Amino acid sequence: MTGTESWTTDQVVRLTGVSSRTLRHYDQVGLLRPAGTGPGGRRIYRRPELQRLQHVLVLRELGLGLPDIAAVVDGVGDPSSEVAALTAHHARLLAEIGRLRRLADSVARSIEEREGGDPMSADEMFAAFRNDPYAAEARERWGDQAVAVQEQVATWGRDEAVSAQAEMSAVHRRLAALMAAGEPVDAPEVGDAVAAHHAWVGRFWTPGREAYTGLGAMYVDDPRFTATIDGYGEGLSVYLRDAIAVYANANLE
Amino acid sequence: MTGTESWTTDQVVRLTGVSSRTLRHYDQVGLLRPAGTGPGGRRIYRRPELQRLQHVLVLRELGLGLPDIAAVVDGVGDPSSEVAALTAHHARLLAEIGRLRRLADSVARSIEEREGGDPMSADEMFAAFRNDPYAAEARERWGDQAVAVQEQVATWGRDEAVSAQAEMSAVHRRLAALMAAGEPVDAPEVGDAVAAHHAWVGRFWTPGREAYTGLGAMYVDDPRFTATIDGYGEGLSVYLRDAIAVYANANLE
DNA sequence: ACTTGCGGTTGACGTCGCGTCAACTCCTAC
DNA sequence: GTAGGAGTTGACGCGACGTCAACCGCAAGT
Repeated sequence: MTGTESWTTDQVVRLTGVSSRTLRHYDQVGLLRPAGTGPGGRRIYRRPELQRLQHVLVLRELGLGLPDIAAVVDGVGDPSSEVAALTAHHARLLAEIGRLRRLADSVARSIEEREGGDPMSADEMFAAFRNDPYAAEARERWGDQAVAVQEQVATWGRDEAVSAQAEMSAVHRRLAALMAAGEPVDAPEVGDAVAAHHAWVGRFWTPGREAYTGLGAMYVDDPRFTATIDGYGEGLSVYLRDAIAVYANANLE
Repeated sequence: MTGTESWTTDQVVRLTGVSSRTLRHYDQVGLLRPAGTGPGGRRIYRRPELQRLQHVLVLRELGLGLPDIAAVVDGVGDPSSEVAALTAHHARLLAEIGRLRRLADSVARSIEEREGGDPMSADEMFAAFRNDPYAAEARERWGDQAVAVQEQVATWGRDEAVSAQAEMSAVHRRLAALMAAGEPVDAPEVGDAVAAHHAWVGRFWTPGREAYTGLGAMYVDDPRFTATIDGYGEGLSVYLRDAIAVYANANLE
């Protein structure tokens, strides 16, 4: 054991993974001052600074802004203020999610308008979910979730159905374009598109790796899904299934 | 009719609602050049500029960035590029929504941890949804939606239940704090908190004005909900119901 | 004619969290 | 002695404007 433990910038960088620029920035804005400086003006950090940094990083991970983080970290000994800050932050996040959902909805409808015509009515679109000769099979193969999704979709009003349909249409068209362009299913752009698909599915439920892969399989195995999806491009259902498999393996747990 | 129609900056401001600063900014970045300038360097806009501005504003409404808008608006006569831009934008929105959802989830769990203890287990929390002696009544009063929600909740895995529970807990605690602080249900801060509640409910379904108001009523009428919600503060269910009513009237259709 | 006031004009800064040069210093290894 | 590697302090850039600041033109009131 050396008498006084201390770390220089590069050591902190290796320990924590933050960039040296970030450390300097935190010093500059007063969020994390080093314990002192060594030869050549090198920053020296000790235990309390590392602990403070750890706290900062946790809060940063949660998406708080630096001023908020500073307020929390400086108000040590007052755990209630931390909860209050996180709660307020959480509320902001939910509000932002709501805003983006409405925005995505508008954009999708807008795309539908510009595409003109009647690319597929809401009725057609969700026929695959509604009157379901496959309900029993679905329950067997994908569990109660699929059935619950069907039930939920069945209760939608016009507006929600149109909105969901418009969004799905946009996602499928994007995928169809990528397929037509010859992109392999493991191309990063395809990954992005599948991420959008996964987010869209999030309207119903949030599948994990296995469930999502299963959903992809269903697209190929259930002719109602196959028909709907291939309406956007011949073979899209198979392409999508494979892309989903790749995505799920890489990004879900 | 005057021979040449033209509008000055302040007239355009009144017509369109954009700020004069924004018009100058659009001029500066080349997104919307005025047709010419009058005495004192005043900007003069004519019909084509107003049409272009309208197009710009539509796209801005949809959340596109100015460079993207410029690309679309300049590529007149090529409607496919517009659809492509919107589709890409839509995908970005969905990705962002997914990111924020995961973030909100983390934040909520984090709050739960800090709150310590076991403020209410996931089991307790959703007991109100599961084994339901009230199912028949619910179906009668709030239609098939409530039942579909129950079915969906019943299928959740541990992770999703914990996540949803943590988020709900955060929302309720925020509301309880506002109630304890004596905020009236029509205070703007309470409106924000209810917006967060509405966004949270969006995990299950997106209620309109009537449905949301009905949900609020259920919080008071159904003792299982009342008990759960009042666990965060005596009388919170009534407070929340009233706050929801105010919010729904003001913000939903 | 002079003042007041409104509304336009052109800069220029601030926002948020750093990434990314640029120019320089310091220490170490060869 | 010199090259190399890593640190240091600026300073700019990002996105879409909001917000002064300083100045000018024009019309109405005194």
